[in-house]
Amino acid sequence: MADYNPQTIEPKWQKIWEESGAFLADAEPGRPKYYVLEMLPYPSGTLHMGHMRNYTIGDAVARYKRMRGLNVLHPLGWDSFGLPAENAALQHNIHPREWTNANIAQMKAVCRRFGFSYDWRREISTCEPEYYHWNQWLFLRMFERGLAFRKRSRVNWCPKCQTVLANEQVVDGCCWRHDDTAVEAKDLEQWFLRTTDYADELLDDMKQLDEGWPERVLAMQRNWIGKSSGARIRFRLDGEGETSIEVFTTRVDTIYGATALLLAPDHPLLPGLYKDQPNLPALESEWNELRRHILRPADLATEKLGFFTGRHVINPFSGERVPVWVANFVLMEYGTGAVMCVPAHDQRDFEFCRKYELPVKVVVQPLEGAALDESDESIGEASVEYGRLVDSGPYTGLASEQAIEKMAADARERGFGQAEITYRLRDWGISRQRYWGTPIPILYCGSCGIVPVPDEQLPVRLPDHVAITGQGESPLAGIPEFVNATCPKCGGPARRETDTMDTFVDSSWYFYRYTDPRNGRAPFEPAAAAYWFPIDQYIGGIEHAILHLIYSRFFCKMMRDLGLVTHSEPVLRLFSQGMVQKGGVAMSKSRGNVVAAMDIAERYGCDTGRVYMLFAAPPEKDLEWSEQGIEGCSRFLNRAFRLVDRHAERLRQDQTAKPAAFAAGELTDAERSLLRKTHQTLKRVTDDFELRWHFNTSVAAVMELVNVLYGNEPLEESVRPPVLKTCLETLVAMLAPLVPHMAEELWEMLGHKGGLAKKAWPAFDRELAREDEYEIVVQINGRVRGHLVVEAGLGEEEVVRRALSDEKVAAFLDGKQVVKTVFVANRLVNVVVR
RNA sequence: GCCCGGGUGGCGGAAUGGCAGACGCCGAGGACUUAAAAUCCUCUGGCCUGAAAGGGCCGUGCGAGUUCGAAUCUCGCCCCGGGCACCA
Repeated sequence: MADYNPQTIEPKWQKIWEESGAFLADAEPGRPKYYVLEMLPYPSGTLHMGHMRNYTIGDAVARYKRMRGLNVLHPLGWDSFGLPAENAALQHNIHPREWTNANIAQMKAVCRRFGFSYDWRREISTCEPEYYHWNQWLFLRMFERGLAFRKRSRVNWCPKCQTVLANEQVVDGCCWRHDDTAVEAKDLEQWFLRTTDYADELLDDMKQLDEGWPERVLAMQRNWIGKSSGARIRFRLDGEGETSIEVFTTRVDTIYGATALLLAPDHPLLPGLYKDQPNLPALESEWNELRRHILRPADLATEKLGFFTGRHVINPFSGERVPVWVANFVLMEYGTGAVMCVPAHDQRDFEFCRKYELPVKVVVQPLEGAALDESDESIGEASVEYGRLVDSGPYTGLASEQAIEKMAADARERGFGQAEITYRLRDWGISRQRYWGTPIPILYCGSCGIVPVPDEQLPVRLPDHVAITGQGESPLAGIPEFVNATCPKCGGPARRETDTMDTFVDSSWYFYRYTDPRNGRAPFEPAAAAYWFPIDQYIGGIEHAILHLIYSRFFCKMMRDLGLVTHSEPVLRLFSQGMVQKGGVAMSKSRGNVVAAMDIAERYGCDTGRVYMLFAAPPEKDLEWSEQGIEGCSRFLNRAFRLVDRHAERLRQDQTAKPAAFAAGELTDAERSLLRKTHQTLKRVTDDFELRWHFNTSVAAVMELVNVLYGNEPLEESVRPPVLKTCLETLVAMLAPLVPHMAEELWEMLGHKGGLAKKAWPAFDRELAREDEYEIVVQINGRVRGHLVVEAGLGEEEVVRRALSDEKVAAFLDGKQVVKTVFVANRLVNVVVR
């Protein structure tokens, strides 16, 4: 008897797949499609168990869908990840391309070793011109429509990366790649994509994702887009001129309680405001102090700071004259960069006014509870609830909701404001001062200004030899052959843009390119994308909830407006697998607690690793890595192997024809019971793949089946070969998506030529799965008091009669009166007594 | 503060209105073996009771409620994890 040896079996089938040219069959016309994709791998050189979990889920589902007869697109691609590549260049003096390619080669080796069913022919590298060409092409289309534009703005700057970061890439005031480095602010000319144009649609279309996306991802996106409706109100500056300051507020109903107007420290009107003030030097130094504070995000959470500008504005509703202050907690990036200060009804304003001794004026009384009295010094916090307006001129007595509506309308009529919707989402800054990325296809001409590179000159290629210093400017700026160009408009000298694109641009649409990866005329043919899109199933970690998954939704809508695609959402279903932890901490290279995929493959075989990934926890939950756990999975696969091996010889030699279907009457009890268990298992596993994705219970079900088949009953005598063969074949087919190598081997042992991966998923037979008899629970007042074995489908009357006459049950009924009985077919009888 | 998860044996987890703890790990005992490993078998939530077979009670974070029946549904609390946050 042979033992299960993954070290010989796994390479054997890996080789066969490679030689047969495809891990997945070619698409057949007219068949339904399934596009499954794992989130872009990160070429850090080590595929650890966190990645493996991601890929294992995707691979199992892709294999299952193929066995169900769908055309499956399951491609493989690689991001350029400019930053690690350039860091490697700095540290080891190796070209980013070499570094990237070396890492890609390593990771591909791991993916092949594990038998992931990728379609290698559709592999793409986003860091190569054949891909970034189309990044540039799409950028130019956006430029033509004003969706790509250049402006000077304050940007987040990571001093370690020496590059600009998008807002989405700032985490807790630090760089997403360096959680120990505070992001600084810098004023730079930058290229932006106008994501805000799509803010409303990005929010609205989430309705389509309700079913297929995890709620937490949608919640994070909703939060990030941050829609709020309110009003924009103009306060005229007291004194000469018509200058006015606009504020945005969601609580215009509290405007009669405004006791000041607050400006962000970097508000553009600010320098003009106090230029005539007598105490100018003092104000300037206050201002500089405040600016210093807001430029260091870590300080933001601490203390309210501000100073009086010496100027006043007129409240357009009340006509009141209120002072203009500068406050550190007012953000220039949100709303208008100025707010009205209503201390009675906003906690931040309240704290500010208490500190600087500005008056507190109550204008909204709560509907329930004690009335507020501003003369009462004991008011400890702002009252932010809606209520009824007081001391608010003609609006006094209105409810907050009505007042908000009416006051916005009145402001519009009287010309000093209007209702407005504001978003937290900002335009996406994509300029990066890096070498290893897509060059932005723009020229600057002394006479023509900003000139796009004509399509026929694309791609603007990255020069091969650059000095990467990691300092300040874009490395491309040091290459005269790259920088110096000719203006396509006037033929004069022009300077080429030397920044490259954020690599998140690459990853925003890479999955479209898979549908047409060698296209030289366009990013992809619309028809090719139309067949495969939208993606049926995207699988990835939660870390992309904001960054990648908002960007790619934006790209989809943008490409729809370009006429490239017809759908509005790229991904129908999103699955976020939980993290793999070790010692309670997420595995990551920086923490050094990585369990490498290759080590597991060598020690236990990759199939064992795959089963463990699926079995140890439901896939959306975090998973604690356990050596004992993987030992258990190894034992299970050994048992399955020995089970098939034990019977294989006899089954191969048996000449009895296998019937197309088993008629109940022709089966012995042992045979029927075996077939029943097999089909019940098949139902559970199929349901898990179709509905729930709880692969831990699929594996448990298969383990149960193996335990039954493996048990000490001498199957050789009680079960005829065709029946046993059917059961074992079904078992092996169910194993195929989970442990593809071992399943192929077992399939061959059962006398087949191989190619289980291309076989059909076994058909479920309800009749065979049916139970003949059930154990009925007998409850008295909801407590279990007895059990009863009855034939399937036996009617209520008879079951109740038997239940009541049961000896043990009868003892409990003694002296009691039966009030009613509850009957659940094939399940229970509950007798209610008094 | 707001939003999203979650709380079940020694552990990972199963059960989504019907026997709580499937399956696996750990642990205990046994078989095989000169021995060990591997393998196989049995037991394994707690407490009480019984010589044993068995029987009883308690038990899914806490407290109420709905129901013949609640881990599951409703309400109120507690705790843990994650996300967002001077967003006006």
